Amino acid sequence: MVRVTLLAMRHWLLKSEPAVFGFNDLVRVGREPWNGVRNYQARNFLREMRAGDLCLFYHSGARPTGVAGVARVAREAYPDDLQFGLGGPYFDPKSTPEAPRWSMVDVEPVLAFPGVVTLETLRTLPEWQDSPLTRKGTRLSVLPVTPEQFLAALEAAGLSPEDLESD
DNA sequence: GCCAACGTTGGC
DNA sequence: GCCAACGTTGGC
Repeated sequence: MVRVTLLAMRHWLLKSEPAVFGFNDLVRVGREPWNGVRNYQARNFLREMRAGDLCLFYHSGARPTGVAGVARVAREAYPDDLQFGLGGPYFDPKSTPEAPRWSMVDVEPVLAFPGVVTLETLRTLPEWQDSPLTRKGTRLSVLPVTPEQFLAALEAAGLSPEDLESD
């Protein structure tokens, strides 16, 4: 039994376009490297993640936009292999295997929300008034979430922390 | 070190 | 498809 202790870990929000890779895709594959992050602030957050940290899986560029489920960090930061993919969209000529510039983590699905908790809903929650997500003009694709924000999102989905516990 | 140009993100 | 906001690049 894994007891989820919300205060003992950090929480995050990961954005993804469901037309490219949605929460259902994560459920289907079981585990996925979170690669392709090419923003330094987002990269630094990836590097702060610890195994077991819980992440809100956010659908951007979707109808509606919002949180579709909860994922868990399965492997802590390691070099993003796409930065060495010559000719690929995430190739970085300034990066070397000796000094990799970009990192990725592995994530796995924990729980799909019964319905998407929309951005519109999040904006109504007191806990979410001060977040890079709801602040205008912020485009961070990886951002920290407070335990209160995480809990509020869970509750808005009609769930409780007990729903995250697994054997 | 400044800053204009450009590319990207992401809501609508 | 539009466009506001932002990060990055590169000339100087």
